[in-house]
Amino acid sequence: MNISKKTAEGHELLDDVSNYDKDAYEKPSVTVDICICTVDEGELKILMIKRKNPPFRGKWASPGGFLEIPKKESLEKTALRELKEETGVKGISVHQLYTYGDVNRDPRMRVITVAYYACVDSSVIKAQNIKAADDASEYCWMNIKDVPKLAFDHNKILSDLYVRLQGRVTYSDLAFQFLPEEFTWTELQTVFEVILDRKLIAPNFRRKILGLYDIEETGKMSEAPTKGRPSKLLRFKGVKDVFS
Amino acid sequence: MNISKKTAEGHELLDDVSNYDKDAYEKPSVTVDICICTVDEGELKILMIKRKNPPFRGKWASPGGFLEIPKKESLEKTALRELKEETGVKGISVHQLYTYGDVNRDPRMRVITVAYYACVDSSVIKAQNIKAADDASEYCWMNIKDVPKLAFDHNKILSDLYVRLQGRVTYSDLAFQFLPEEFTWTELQTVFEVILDRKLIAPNFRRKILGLYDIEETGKMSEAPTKGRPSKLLRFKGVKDVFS
DNA sequence: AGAATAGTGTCTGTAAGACATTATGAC
DNA sequence: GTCATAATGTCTTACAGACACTATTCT
Repeated sequence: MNISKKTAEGHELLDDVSNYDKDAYEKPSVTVDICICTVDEGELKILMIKRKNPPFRGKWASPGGFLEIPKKESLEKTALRELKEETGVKGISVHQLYTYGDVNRDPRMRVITVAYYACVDSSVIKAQNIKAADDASEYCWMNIKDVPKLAFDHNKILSDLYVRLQGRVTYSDLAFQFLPEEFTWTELQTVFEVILDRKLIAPNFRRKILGLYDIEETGKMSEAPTKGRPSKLLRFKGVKDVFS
Repeated sequence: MNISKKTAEGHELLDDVSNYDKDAYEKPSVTVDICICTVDEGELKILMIKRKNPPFRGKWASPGGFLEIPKKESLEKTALRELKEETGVKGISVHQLYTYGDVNRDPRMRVITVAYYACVDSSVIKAQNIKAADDASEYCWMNIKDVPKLAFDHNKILSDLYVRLQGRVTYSDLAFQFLPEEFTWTELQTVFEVILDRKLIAPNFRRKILGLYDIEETGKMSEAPTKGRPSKLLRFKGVKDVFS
């Protein structure tokens, strides 16, 4: 492979990489972990799996797997594939959280982990059949505020995730990724309350949301509530251009 | 290496990783790139080096290098070492920006890059002797708003960096990392103006800063200005607890 | 005095917080 | 009717923006 080029002045760049020693440096293993979160029953929940292989056999961990070079997948594609394998959900966006590379974070060998997160609508999850992956014996949706001691540095990852969600929820469309196409004001407010971890006052919340986002009333009403006045169904149209 | 443990109930976890096949998965190369930024002459500038080896020989790029497994360095330690090698500056904090792992971002082989950034005080840089690293023939401080076509995906990295700096400057101590221990109101305002890319009104700026940070007057005055009234020297004491 | 930069005071409009009130369904 | 939740109105206070003004140095 010789990709030598000429510059505008005609100098040859001689960008020959054909005889580059690809093994000049020892390489680390690279994994992609994905934190799958949802808002359900007034809690921010994370999908955890119980490891059935060493290391940390029997401990809870976030789903993840090795980057498979022969598949020629980008990091994001790998995260999307893992999300689909775990939850059956596809077509949802994933976001990169942080990359963890401490020397002894895996007892086997040097492993760099690129952590991603995905926000999913809990009603979609319930319609799917969560299948524990090959290396997992069980799965569990855990309240992010109440997770046990996890495998690897996954407690740190979840802690970083919580901070990131709190920071992003007020200046991105993050909250809407937890909701179905059509939702109510109360559902939207619950997402914000759960992520920000505090109660909000409804009229102020609506005023602020209407200033930040384009929200449309569908004209439909929520169906068969057990009690109280039925609510209007809304649709998210986009983020208002107030960040420029 | 057998790190088998017993649980509280006495079950053996058999966490034996001694016969794990460390080469079960093909590994990518991992590099750490560092964007070294400073505010100088009213501009946000980035330290770029000219590559003297393929690929992209002769192109400008951010400093970086392969993660060296035998050195047992964390990603952050690697970034700090590269910062010191390039600028002679040590003891300054580095921040992780993002991890780039597209399949063909390096023509040689699959390379994952963890990008970091460091904000340095331009007066310290000027006192040091910038030495171009082994694989660089030249270096240059470039205005981030005016960089040429760079090697690899480094234009994307700098673009992401600019967004990150703009987002972080108003809710972290980021701005002070560009300044010496003692600084003036005008210097601080210039840092904000350059990062936010717009003019600010001095009295409003000071009011806001005093609400966000603990700022102390040193009692000293700036020395030998060429013209105008001398200014008070300030010191940064910390971020006020208004984010809770 | 005049130029240049540092630093302060104050007015105004907008947005946030708190809370009172009304509306609409089920029983 | 009562209960429960949805939805709206309004008052007060805090803050952001704009700008006028004063202060201190050098020439």
